[in-house]
Amino acid sequence: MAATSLPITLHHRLSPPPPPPPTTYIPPNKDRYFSNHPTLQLITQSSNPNQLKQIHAQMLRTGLFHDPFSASILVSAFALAPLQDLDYAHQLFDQIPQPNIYTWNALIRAYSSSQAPIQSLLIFTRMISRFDEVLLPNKFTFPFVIKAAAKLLDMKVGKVLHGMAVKMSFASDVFILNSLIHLYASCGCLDSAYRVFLNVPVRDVVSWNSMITGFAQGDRADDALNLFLEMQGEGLRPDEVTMLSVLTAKKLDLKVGKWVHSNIVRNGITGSLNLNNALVDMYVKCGSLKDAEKLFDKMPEKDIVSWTTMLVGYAKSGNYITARRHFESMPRQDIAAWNALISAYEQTGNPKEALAVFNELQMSNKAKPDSVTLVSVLSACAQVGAMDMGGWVHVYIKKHKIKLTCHLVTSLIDMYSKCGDLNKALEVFDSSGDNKDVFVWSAMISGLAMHGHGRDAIECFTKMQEAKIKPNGVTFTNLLCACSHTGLLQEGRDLFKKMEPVYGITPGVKHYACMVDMLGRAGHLEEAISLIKTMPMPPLASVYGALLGACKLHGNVAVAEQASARLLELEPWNHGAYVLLSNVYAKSGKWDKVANLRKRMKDVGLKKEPGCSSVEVNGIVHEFIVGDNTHSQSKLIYEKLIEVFEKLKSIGYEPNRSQVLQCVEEEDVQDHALHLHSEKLAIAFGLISLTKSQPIRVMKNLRVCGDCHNVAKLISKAYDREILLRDRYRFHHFHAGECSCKDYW
DNA sequence: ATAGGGTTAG
Repeated sequence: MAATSLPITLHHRLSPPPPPPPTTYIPPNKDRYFSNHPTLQLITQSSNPNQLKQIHAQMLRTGLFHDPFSASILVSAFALAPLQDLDYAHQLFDQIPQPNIYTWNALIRAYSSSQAPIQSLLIFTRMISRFDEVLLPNKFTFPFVIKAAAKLLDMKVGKVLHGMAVKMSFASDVFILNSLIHLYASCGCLDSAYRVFLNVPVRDVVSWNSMITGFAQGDRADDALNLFLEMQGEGLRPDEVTMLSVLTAKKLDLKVGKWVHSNIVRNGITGSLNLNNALVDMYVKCGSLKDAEKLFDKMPEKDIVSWTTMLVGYAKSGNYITARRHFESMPRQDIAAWNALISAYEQTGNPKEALAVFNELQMSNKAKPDSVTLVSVLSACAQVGAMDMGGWVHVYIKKHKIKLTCHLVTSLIDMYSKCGDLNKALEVFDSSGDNKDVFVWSAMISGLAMHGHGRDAIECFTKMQEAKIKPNGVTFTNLLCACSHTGLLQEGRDLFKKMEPVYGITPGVKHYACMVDMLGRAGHLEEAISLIKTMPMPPLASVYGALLGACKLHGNVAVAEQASARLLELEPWNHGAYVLLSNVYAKSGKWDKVANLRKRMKDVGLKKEPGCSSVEVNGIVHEFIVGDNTHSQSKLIYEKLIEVFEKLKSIGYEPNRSQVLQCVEEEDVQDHALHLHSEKLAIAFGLISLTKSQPIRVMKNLRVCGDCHNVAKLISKAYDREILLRDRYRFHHFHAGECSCKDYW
């Protein structure tokens, strides 16, 4: 025994002599007899596994361990102490010849709240299926095993346990019933949970809380609130857990949130750190920074969560300066704080800032990136098209052995797809094992779709079903998108028809927009229009945008005028509508209408979103806007462009005039406008700074114009280059004078 | 001698 340990020997010397082993002497009331034993008291005071192990040794020496009661105390100490050692507890348990129900319960309980709740059920099964001695579970056993089933989301086991409990006439035990409410609610069976709830003879506050939590987290915020009111109507006082449950309900608007807050004050449950944090979070999510700040400022106690919640509030609402100041004044900046900044930038369309903060984190070395950080960074890379950086993150994940969660796999697939390397995306997908969730599959389908591999996308969907993964609404958006890009009209129609009856997914506006796009693109404008008429919900701008895009493709002026009118009713600021309509006019030679439209745009003070293209060279993303001359190699770029056009003209290139107005930002330089489109600048820069073996990967924020599309095709042939161009809509892969979209875009 | 509900940030 180590000298530094607790003076157990000393303590023991002061205690009465050990009782004889129970084999020779069994006291009439053994539990009472041993319960005051000093060694047992020492167990309850001990919080250190090493101390407990010494006590174990001691008990073996003195024979105390042979007493079932004493052994049980020791097992539960190992099983339940804050510094628990479940393996040790289990081993101890196996050495007890006749464990009693208390001992069984202790182990079952410990495992039910552990990382391996399945053990809890296994031990339970062992207990009830022994041949030598029948030991029945008691009313304490059930809450433990039901909790284990709830953690495992195992309804089947849960139902069996429910049946057993009823058979053993525990059907009115409020503890067991409350556990069952929790079980059914966590398995998503809110109706079953509610049925149990209604059958509780005397509901206590935990019954109400369990049911309210079930509704709140099961997307039934209204039911949760109603139950909360009903509870108070029945004279039960809500406690802190009640309020936390109510606050976790999604879709709380500010009015209801404030009402909940006032309720907390009225019931005198204020002041707890947890509750205050939840309230700050609620105010942030409801978009009321003012209320969040007010509460944050007067909170008597704040922890890192309070600070981070507030930081998220500032960052997500675009108050970057305040966010930064708040960040600097935080007591410590852990990785969650960095994540709050990075993800806020990434999610509000500022991917470059997100990457800058990530770089700062790397340089400062103040916190270690975790999977949340990397997911945000990968998403920022995807937005910018920064594949070198994205690949670096991929290597980082491998090098630091960061667990490849489905979330990370999804982000990697998305990043490689959006940066133009579909093969890498497929590689990640194929090597990601059998635990692909619906997001991983959907990301892969989306990647195949944006690169124009419609058939492969549908095949991927077939495999997804073979893998028994249930598709969601996003899966179908991606699938329909794939059909649309590839012109798989019949396949798209079939999928759309099957959504509701076969897959139980109600088509949303996005799905209708995809269908309108698909039909319109294929020239079925009438069918697209009648589909819009049958939509059960009001069409959003995207639907008319799709129709307008189809009109541009097929030069239908009449429908285009209607579609753009409707589109501008919904979004008067939508410059895309003006651009597309002017393209339609230009295509049919109505130049007066084009001029008119331009004047109208000027009158409403609408400035077109500037076209912007970027190209990555050796890990640095170079951005170009139309007519850009700010680049350090601007002179070389323009010289290259002149050379390119000479060469292309010699092989028969003629500028496509109808595209002049695709980008209205070149108003002042109309004549040269086509030559100065940002994607052409980016391609020219790629030509002079990348080797022939490197594909030129250009990312554009808007749709590519017809002339640039044509030019890219010609360059790919004349210069024997691979050019990848991502526009707002899809990828174009230019090679040997052809484009992967087969001019269907 | 043992039980049930909430852990809020990314």
